[in-house]
Amino acid sequence: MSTDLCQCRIVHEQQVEKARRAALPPAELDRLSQFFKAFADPTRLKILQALHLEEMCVCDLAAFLGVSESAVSHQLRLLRQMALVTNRREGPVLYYRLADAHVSQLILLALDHIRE
Amino acid sequence: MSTDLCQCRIVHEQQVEKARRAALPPAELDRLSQFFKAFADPTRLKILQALHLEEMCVCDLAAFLGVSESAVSHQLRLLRQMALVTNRREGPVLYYRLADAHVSQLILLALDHIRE
DNA sequence: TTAGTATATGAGCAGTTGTGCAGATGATAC
DNA sequence: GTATCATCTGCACAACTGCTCATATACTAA
Repeated sequence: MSTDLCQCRIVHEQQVEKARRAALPPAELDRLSQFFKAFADPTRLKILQALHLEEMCVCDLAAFLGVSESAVSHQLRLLRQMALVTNRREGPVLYYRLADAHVSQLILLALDHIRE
Repeated sequence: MSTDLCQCRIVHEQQVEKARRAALPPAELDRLSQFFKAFADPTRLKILQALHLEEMCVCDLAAFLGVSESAVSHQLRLLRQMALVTNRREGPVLYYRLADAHVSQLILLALDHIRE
């Protein structure tokens, strides 16, 4: 039988306190996890990697990814809300591009890790 | 009426081809998104940030996070499988710590971004 | 205006994820 | 051996995600 609540007598109070003091504010933590979530899906990752090369329209991205334009549009909205991409209108066509250099940096750093 | 399939005549073939050539292999793409997924949850992010300071046992982490030890253990398994944390046994207690420096780097880079 | 094209959006649904519970495992002390 | 403590694991379930479909919006041309 176990309640799964912490009944340990060996909780290291100082370490827990230290962690508490260094912890990021909850709002920032949520934004941070939301930010990483943007990279945590193969489709979005492909979009970001493709846009690293040059701007592309929704249609191009759909063809590249092999999914519906609707699906791409949904993902682009999410990336827009996270300020990871911006767009530029040329007539009826919207061209998307990366919003800043952090994106590529982050992907490269992560690649370093998984390639060991 | 729309089928949601790409019927555009304005697909830029060269750009799509260019993106295709530069695309990461599917296996690597999956590993990469899995890797980012590890950071895409507030609980795991808090764990990683806490372990950045110093090693902690499951009990400590549960107290710090305010969740059950079971939940922490589940998340630690995931982080272990992603090679983001390792542990060290001291009697019945397991002390967890970050596996390498990439983790902190990545979090700092992401913080740079969301703080603009 | 109307028709046609490119993109956006809302609803609904299958698949995934994070958590708690109950029980199992591993280590230590007796 | 038994008892106890720290941690792990399988299961169930609510919450979330990413997709498709249908529809709406925005722009262009006639």
